[in-house]
Amino acid sequence: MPPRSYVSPARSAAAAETRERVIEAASRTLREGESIARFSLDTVAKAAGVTRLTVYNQFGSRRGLLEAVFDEIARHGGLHQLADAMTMDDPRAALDRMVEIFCAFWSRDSAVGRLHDAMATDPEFAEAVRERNERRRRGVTALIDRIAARQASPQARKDAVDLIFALTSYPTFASLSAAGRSRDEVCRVVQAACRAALQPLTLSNPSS
Amino acid sequence: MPPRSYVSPARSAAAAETRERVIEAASRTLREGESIARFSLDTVAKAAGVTRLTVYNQFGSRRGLLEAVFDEIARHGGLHQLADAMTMDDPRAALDRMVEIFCAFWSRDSAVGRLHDAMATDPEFAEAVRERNERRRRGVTALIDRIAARQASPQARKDAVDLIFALTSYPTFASLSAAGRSRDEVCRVVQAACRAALQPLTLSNPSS
DNA sequence: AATTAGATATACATAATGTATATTCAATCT
DNA sequence: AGATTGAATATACATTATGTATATCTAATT
Repeated sequence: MPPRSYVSPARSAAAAETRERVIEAASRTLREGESIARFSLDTVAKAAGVTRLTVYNQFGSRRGLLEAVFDEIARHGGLHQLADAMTMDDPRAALDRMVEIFCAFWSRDSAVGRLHDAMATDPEFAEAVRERNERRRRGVTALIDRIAARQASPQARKDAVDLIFALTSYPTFASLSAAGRSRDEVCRVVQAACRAALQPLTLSNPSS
Repeated sequence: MPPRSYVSPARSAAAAETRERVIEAASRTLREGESIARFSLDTVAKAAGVTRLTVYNQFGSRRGLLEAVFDEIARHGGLHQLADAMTMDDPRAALDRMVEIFCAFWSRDSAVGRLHDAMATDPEFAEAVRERNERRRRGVTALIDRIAARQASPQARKDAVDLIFALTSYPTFASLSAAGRSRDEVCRVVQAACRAALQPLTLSNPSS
């Protein structure tokens, strides 16, 4: 008696739809709520018009839901434009563009701020977000390798990568935003700082 | 029948001692615990050898305890050296020193990282920490005012202040540390970035 | 000896995550 | 058409936290 199983177009379509609805409700709740502390699966479920148990069915846990929201935001956040940026002829222009893309990403949906808050209370979720950020680090590394003069030391390259990685992170964006800057103003400041971080890579006199 | 009240040296001394013991236990718990999520007043109370209710008596709430821990760490974190730094003749050297002092502060006690995590879940605690950070911003502002050339625009000054404020923040320190750097290596990178942030203030040609 | 401050004991209210079990209902297969 | 299956629901329960309330205990002061 092997249980006969089947795939149901209508069923899985409906399931995908509720899934979308829950993700939408979750990101809205994150956006409108004043703190991640108030973000409960109860709230989300009610906002989506489903039961809390349905959320567990779809995402397994609070963490699963948060990851799904993060991925959804990333999908619609314009990060796909990075591919084009990376192929630009001038790697410095590419870096400028990269900063622009990430500033747009961090500012597009305020839910990303709340998701970064969630990293504080859930180490595994934090790890998942960090892994997703590693793509940014790899992008920066690739650009630095193109920008750096041949005689630039590995240490100087790593310094530049780590610094630019920090400068393009969400916390830096949030700090500059909190100082009362528009997205474009933040972008301008970060771009300038990143350009400055390149200086040690091009000067033929590496301090010694 | 006004209740006669009195101050009791032995009483308040004993109270102060338990208070210290609880703060010590709390910071130890923060230091050793792997996440702020696991930080409960139950744990702290047991570690301090008191009841959870005693913690409420002394600090009023979880937030009150966290603030007390933060202030205790700040008291022994070497921030008093900032006064000397600010009076240095060379404001650039003072800035270097300031970075040094804050790198030492952020790295001295790993509990500060957990306290920053706590900001994510408690908006009022976050506000309290932000207020304490404003002293750093004022220090940076004072130095920038001394460093900036007379013709430097207010905008350029604000850019430098906000950027250096972000560069000397805990999140930046944590990001650079996570990249596998020692405290001194982080300090060196941040100092270089801060010096670079001063460039636009001294060049007599402000881009136009 | 009465009183008082600080700590304790016990109990309770509330909210959140997560698990377990049985059930409803519409879509799919034979 | 009737049996079966997947998704969602209903209900219940265990666990862990914060925070409040009330009464009691004990040692320091008056």
